[in-house]
Amino acid sequence: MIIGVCEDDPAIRRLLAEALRFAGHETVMAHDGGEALRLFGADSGIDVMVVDIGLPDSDGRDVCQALRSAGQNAPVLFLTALGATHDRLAGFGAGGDDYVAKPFELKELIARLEALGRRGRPPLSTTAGLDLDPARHAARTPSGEVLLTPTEFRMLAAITSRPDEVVRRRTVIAAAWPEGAVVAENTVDSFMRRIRTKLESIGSPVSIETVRGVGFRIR
Amino acid sequence: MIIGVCEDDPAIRRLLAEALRFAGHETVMAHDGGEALRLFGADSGIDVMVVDIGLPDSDGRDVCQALRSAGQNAPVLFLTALGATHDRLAGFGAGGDDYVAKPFELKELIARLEALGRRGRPPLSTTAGLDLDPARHAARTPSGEVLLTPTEFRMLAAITSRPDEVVRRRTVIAAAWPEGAVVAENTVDSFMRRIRTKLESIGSPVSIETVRGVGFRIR
DNA sequence: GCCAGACAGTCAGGTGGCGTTCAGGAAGTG
DNA sequence: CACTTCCTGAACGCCACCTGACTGTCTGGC
Repeated sequence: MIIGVCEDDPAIRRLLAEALRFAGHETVMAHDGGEALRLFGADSGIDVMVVDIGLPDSDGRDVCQALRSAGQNAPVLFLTALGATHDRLAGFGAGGDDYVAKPFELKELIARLEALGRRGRPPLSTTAGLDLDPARHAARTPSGEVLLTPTEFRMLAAITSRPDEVVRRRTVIAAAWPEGAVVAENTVDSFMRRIRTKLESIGSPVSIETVRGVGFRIR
Repeated sequence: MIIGVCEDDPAIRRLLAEALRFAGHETVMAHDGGEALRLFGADSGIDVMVVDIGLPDSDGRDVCQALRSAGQNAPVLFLTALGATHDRLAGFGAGGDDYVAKPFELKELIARLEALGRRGRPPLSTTAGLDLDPARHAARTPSGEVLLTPTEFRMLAAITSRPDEVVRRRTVIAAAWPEGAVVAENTVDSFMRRIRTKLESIGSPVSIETVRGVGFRIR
């Protein structure tokens, strides 16, 4: 299992790295929210994430939401020093799947992570008859399957994560490119065309609709 | 099941020998690290190993790593007088699979050993028409057989363990090199080429596909 | 001690895939 | 009709990867 850990405290980071490796898992480490967004993308292959709520550059719950809108929907376990109920609930509200307070029992944390991971890697979106398979970098429909390049995959993931909703160009760019990247407006169109072509090539029943002046929507 | 035991204390050695034989297993005994290296090699047929961390001539964790790099990848259970968490973790980091503190409950130890043995090492798959033979470090297909070096074998095993899935470069590195090893990015490519060449040389029907920017996939 | 062979790892050069851009046309909007 | 936005096809260039050869280390045999 590949586990993404976002935690600023070096001691805890190292502890988790060793313990998880020991338990037979691979880890990807991030020490702040920005790095997490870069490393934990939809095509990162990550099965479960551990995110500290109190990060130096942002709130872990915001990080989680940003990842969600980038199409990443692996389960998230929040780490926090706070034990109050409303904080716990806020964590769940932000798309979290579990919650552990610091200081935590290592064994318990790992057990919970494995439980979350065992639920299986959810196909990113079976919505609208379109499956995204991060393990294979592929998009699948009842009628066939195509392989996508990393960027294509991230873009498509960002759109399919919100079926029937209009996803703004800006959002697509934020999901598919690292923060601060400068891309010509047109680049999105080019990729969109390639994705559409690939989907057509397998006779996909779903298509990407463009909402002029706003963005795109899956249908 | 054949169980290798490396332990300097004669009393514990005798205790384990009797108990394991009683439980229906065969044992191979070593008094120190040097002997363990000679007796527990990759071709020793040993299924599981019990290694004391506090050996007269060396640290059990070093012994374990030495055995690993000699191609021995049977599961290891560490025995130690230390109970502190960081020692436990260090044992895991050295390639251990389980850990029992002395004095131990005989029943529990045997149960854990049997669990390790049963789990086996990743049942190196017959997937996709490609057989991996850990004992001989060989890859076999309907059309022939080639011998692989230890590193080649570990890499190929990492890829074949997930047929049709993209295995990331860093996953391959994690599988083929000890933790913290620094290898040039290029090294993976070199080995990959050697593996592909060997597979071709026997006219293998399966081949390793590369997914640019992500990793490799068996096909 | 010396040599031969096997294996791990590195380096430099070439290639192609993928990300990116551009220009021209089509479609939507006022 | 003027203007904007998006589609379409083609082309470019970088970088990840491939490829072949080389170096260094270790082991076993004479």
